[in-house]
Amino acid sequence: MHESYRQEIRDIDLFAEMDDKNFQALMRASYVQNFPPRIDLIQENEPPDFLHVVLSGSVDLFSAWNGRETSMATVRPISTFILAASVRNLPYLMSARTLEKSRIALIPSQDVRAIFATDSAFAQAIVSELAQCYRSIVKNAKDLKLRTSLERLANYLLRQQERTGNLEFDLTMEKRRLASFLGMTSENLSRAFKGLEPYGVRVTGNHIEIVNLNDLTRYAKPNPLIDDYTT
Amino acid sequence: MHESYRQEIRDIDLFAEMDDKNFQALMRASYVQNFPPRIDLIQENEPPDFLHVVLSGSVDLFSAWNGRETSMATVRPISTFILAASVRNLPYLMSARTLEKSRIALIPSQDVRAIFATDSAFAQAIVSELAQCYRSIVKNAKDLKLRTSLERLANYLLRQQERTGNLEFDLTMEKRRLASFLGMTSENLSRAFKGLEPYGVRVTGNHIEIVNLNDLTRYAKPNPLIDDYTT
DNA sequence: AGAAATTATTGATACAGATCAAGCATCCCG
DNA sequence: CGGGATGCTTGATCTGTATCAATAATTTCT
Repeated sequence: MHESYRQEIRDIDLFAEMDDKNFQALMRASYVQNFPPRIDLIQENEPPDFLHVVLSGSVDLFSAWNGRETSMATVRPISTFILAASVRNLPYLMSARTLEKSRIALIPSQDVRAIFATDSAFAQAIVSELAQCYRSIVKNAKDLKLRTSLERLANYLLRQQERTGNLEFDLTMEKRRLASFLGMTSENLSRAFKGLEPYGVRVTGNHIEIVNLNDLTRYAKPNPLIDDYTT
Repeated sequence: MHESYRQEIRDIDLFAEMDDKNFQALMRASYVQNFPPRIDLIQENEPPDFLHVVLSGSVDLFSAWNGRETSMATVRPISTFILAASVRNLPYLMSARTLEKSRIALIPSQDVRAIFATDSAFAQAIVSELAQCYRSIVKNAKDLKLRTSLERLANYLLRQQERTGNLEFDLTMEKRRLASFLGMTSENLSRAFKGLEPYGVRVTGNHIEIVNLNDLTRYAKPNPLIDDYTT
């Protein structure tokens, strides 16, 4: 693997504290790959050959049953996915595909298991990362089960507002992908944007203007136990 | 803590391999308590004082927002809950209450964090347990998002059939609790039982008879990536 | 620039499930 | 035993969202 990639991975919390020999061993059979949007990365029920680390872009975790399909979570940099399957050596529960152009590191699961058994700093970092993944999926499930699609969109816009620090901003993805991300159809997203007009949201193409932040916040009722991705 | 309890906890995978000194230290401030049904154990947003271990009975993990409430998962013996919050020392994302009479061990989170940092066997066991919890919640989310309530009930009955090894069995909980467990209202559960009659399910009070296992299985389409709690 | 493909919007309809309301069954206890 | 509480069933209605269909807007390609 290229040295600059190696350093980039070394700086991730998950790998930052481990012994250097072990890190080099872990990197030996690892590699980084670029993927275009909408490329399937893994299929549910496959054995966990590689631990995946999203370095840039974003990845959709989804699942299918009986001809139906549903999006389960979105992974953004810098974060891993299928860590749970990797450490337990059990088949993936979800499939994964890129949402946008993405750079992803692939680390052999076998090496992860071998090294985490002997490197306690690495084991501790895995505990943190797994706990973080667990909490993310719980928050996502709460967002989906407790809120209507209109409320989910309102909270999404508030998060974007906070992220950019601006009352006007552009959507970072196509509306159809945003719809999927928010767990609704694109038809419904269209109607939802209309539905937020009374709360001071103005939409022109993919440009958003929040005319009345107070109104929107009062409607959205953001909550750190759902919307704060950092804790 | 009583010696027999202590041995019972020691036999759990999570604590089986750790150093004995560390185990005794962990037990020093721990205790086991019996709770009647429907008792609140923890409230979301509280700091994670104790790691909880369900020794018998069952516990409902639920969450509320803006006056709405939803059940997120059910914890059955022998398994932990709020391990993720405990190890990261972050507030609970979910509330918990007993569904039935339950025996629960309470272990100070602070001690868990202190000991897992030095005991690598314990750290590894925590990784396994966290990965298991993660996979459980993913399966639960798939069950809820991909299936209708009728299909969820059908698969539940098949699991009970398998568990008892008998085509006739009694429901192990009240129908209203079963409804909550399956993520529906009790009115809907009533209708769902009616809806499964054409697939060979006969209901008398809380006694279930599966007249045609093939028909029911063909309808339910059970899938290990959703219904197998052990992997 | 023009044609073709993709994405976005809008309206009409369908469906799963929640909620509300009323009646029925079952259990518990004095 | 009788009466009250609790749980269960059934029907009617309402809501949120998906689906289907048609058109409009935008992007991509040649």
